[in-house]
Amino acid sequence: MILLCVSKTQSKVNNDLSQYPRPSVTVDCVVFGYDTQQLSVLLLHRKEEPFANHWTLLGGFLRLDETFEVAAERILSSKAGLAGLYLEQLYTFGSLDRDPRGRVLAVSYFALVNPRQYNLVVGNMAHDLRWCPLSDLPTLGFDHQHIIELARKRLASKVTYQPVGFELLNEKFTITELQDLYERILGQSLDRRNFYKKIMATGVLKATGERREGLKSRPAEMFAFDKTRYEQLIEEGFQFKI
Amino acid sequence: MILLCVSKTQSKVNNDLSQYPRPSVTVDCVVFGYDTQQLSVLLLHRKEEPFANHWTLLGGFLRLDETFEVAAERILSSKAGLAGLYLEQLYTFGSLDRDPRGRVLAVSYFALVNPRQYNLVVGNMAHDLRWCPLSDLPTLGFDHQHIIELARKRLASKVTYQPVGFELLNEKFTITELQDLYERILGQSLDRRNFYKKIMATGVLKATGERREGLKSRPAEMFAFDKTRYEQLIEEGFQFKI
DNA sequence: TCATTTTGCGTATTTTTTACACAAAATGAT
DNA sequence: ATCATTTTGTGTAAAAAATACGCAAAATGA
Repeated sequence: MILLCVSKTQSKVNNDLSQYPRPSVTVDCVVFGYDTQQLSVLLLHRKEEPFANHWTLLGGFLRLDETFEVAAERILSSKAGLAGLYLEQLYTFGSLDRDPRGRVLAVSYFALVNPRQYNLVVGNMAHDLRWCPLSDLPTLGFDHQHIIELARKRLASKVTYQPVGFELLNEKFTITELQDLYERILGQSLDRRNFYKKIMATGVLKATGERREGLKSRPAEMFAFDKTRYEQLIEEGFQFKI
Repeated sequence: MILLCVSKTQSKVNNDLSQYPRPSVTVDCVVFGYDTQQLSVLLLHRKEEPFANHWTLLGGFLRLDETFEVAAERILSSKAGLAGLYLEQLYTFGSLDRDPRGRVLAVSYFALVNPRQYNLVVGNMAHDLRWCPLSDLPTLGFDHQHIIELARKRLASKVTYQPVGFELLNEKFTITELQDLYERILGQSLDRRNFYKKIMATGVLKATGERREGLKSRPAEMFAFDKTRYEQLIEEGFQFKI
């Protein structure tokens, strides 16, 4: 049974909401990072029940005065010191038994970040934060394994029709680095020459004039994502496609 | 402020949820129907505040003992007598001001139905239910216009890579009828001969041997969606594509 | 100097998509 | 019955996109 005091702003409308039972709602984020040729997700080691000593996604309860996006930003910022990430709603999970404490819905988001741009900040001393490679995930709490699998599929389909891969790389990158990323995300190897042609044909890369030095072979030219050009192309009805 | 009595099943876990404020959650359904060459959505005329005298999607508050899908089925069944529809989660809406009564999240679903299979049943005498053509929607309550627009885009992209269009047609249909549906959903005309080739090449249609009679020209052969064959093809790694 | 590695760009082949032609099967008017 | 009309069922050719693969250039290090 639920008893509650309706706030003043809500009580202006005669048809109030207090008669309906309300679930708890969390916002859970699948934060993808790419480094040293590995695709990883950011996980938190829970110390409290339920699922104490399990790894879980970064998440937290939605507050009534914030949108999902604001909640996600608050959670990412407070728990990991991350800000300004690419964020996109993934799916809302609502099975009855996903949280042993009671009915808890999870509005999930996926985020993309270049791990090299951040030193992970542990916001809560009771937590332990880590990048875990997708190829070797630990046992996860709640239904977070399931959420990650869905996010992974979504990312794979997403990168083929929207230039979001750049969010995972440094501002300047070589075509080979970009291709390696796509191969990781898609889980298949791509022909270097065809990839080069395709990505250059989109017109969303601008040459920086710099080259990746210090390697034991021919230095590759470095490019950057030209967001202005991309938006201009989109306006003209162009469709990004890899 | 919220005071509540935690139920016995929840109180088994010491870390309870009562400390967190909880939003109301509705499940709102965009029910698409196709008839006489028009794509429509099922709308309800609201009699109560908020948005009295506005048309809205079929929706209702989520109960704590039901999943989103069960809630959607309950709502569609009780308010419109619909059952067994194709259902898919669309998006979860959570802007702060979408309901004047307070914080209400909407987990939206889209559904597909052949209107000829149902006589609409008005479950609640205070409501008025109607199929409204997408080309001529009335002013809608809440953010339902926005939800419908998103659903429409999703349906358009969906039909190109998943054979869901059949849900909107009779069991037996001609290729021309199927093409008309696709043209409505995609909002563009298609070449009859190329469409025929493509759809037949997928292998998911089986001939029924019957023909559409009574028309003023050559009778067209009628086909049915071969679900068994489709599932078999999917297992073999085949990708439906129009 | 030369073998090795990786880059940058090209061309040929195959596959897919698009454009378009025409006969067959029904109807209704003469 | 004949013929104009409508819509169906199936072609084939051209264009575009995807794929396969060749090779010289630019660095390194032995």
